[in-house]
Amino acid sequence: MTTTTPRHTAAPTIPVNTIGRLSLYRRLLLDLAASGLRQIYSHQLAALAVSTPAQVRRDLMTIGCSGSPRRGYAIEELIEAVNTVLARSVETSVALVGVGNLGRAILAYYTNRQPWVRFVAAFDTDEDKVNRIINGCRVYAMGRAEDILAQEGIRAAALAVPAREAQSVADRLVLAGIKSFLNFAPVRLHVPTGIFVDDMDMTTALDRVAYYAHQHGTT
Amino acid sequence: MTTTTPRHTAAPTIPVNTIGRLSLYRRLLLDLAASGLRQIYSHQLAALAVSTPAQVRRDLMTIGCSGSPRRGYAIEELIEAVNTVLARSVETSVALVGVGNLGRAILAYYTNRQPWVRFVAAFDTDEDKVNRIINGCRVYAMGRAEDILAQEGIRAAALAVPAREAQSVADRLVLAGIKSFLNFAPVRLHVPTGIFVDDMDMTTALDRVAYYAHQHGTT
DNA sequence: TAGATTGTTAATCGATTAACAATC
DNA sequence: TAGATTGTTAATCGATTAACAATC
Repeated sequence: MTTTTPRHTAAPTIPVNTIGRLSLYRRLLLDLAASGLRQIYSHQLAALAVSTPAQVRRDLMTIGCSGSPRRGYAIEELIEAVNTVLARSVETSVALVGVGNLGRAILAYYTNRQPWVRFVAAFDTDEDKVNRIINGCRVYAMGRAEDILAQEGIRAAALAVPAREAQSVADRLVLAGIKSFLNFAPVRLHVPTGIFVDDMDMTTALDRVAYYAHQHGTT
Repeated sequence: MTTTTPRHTAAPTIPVNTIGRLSLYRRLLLDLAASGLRQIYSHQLAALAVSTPAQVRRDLMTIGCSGSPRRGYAIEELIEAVNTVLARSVETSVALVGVGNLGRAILAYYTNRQPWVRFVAAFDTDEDKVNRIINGCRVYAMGRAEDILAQEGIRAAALAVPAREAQSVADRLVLAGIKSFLNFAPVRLHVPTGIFVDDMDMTTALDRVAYYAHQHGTT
């Protein structure tokens, strides 16, 4: 019985917000599965994800998952469906550019955290760092970026270079075939249409937090 | 005691997106001022910030800044206005909770970067880390959190603890008077109304980037 | 059946975009 | 004046929220 067999009719691009929520659902579902739970209702998942039941159902419908009115959703089925959509059932190779303090922290953070994503190469202009292996990821000279990216088939990169270098590095990576950036540099990148940039702007984030600390503190 | 009365007519809370853009504008304006520029047009600022001239004008109107049709905006004036709104003309004290790899990277990253925000205390449960000073920030035992936060008047905190501890730590910090969180833990926090949470969810972000790498890579 | 859940549809809200009038 | 910029207003777009009907 079971599987309503997820359609492989590669749906058009899913909105970034939805992708983010699906990532969150997966994390929660993996925990729930590990604790032995087999099924879950949309309102339960919503409570864990700080969302609404309707939102959860809509997201799950987006990836072709339907629940039964009496038993909710089968957790294993959901995990498989999310894996299919998010990771495309393959391990995604990612490059790190910029092996400074932040870059090393990024490598340390992601190691052994999301097995479906792996940092397979790092790049830096500092010759002293070249050929070192940090958290299982080898550091290459920036001059070899094009070669390595093509050789490894890397299409995603995390950018942890100084702000003033970010744009030129991004331009170069786009030419080298990078389609998707995780940008830690505190600047907005100008990229061609079709290239995805996710900003992890820690300086802007801290400013936002500081603002609301004063905003609500003046009661 | 009387709180310092706000200059303008107590502006209501500004949307978080606008605050983020204002933070970006300030960074750009500081650079421009350093290079000797005195005035700027909305379309120039928009080009730097990957925004639209209308958006820039609307944001600047929000903080009470108007330009002249012929000369655009005075840069010094803008910087002062943004400073007034964002930092409230005071240095904001922030606490770090969780001094692991990520926590140390956070301290290193923010040191000497935004002079209007300062990490004045860090907390960890690991006794070996207590009393050490990392990037000028002293590490205290978690048990002293309430005391130190009250003593220093800290209302903002960066959360860099493991996911499973994040909620309980957040609950405790809310009781201790924290109004605003920069949450690096990969979970959504449940907090009372009026408490601000800015998620810097690196795991979700990497999933998003991985998704679009495959999405656009199939062309 | 009763009841809680589900998928579907309409309404609302907010933010962005476009169009227009005012200014130097 | 002419022209580019500004502030203001209306229109559009998207996402979320609410209301409803279908299902087991």
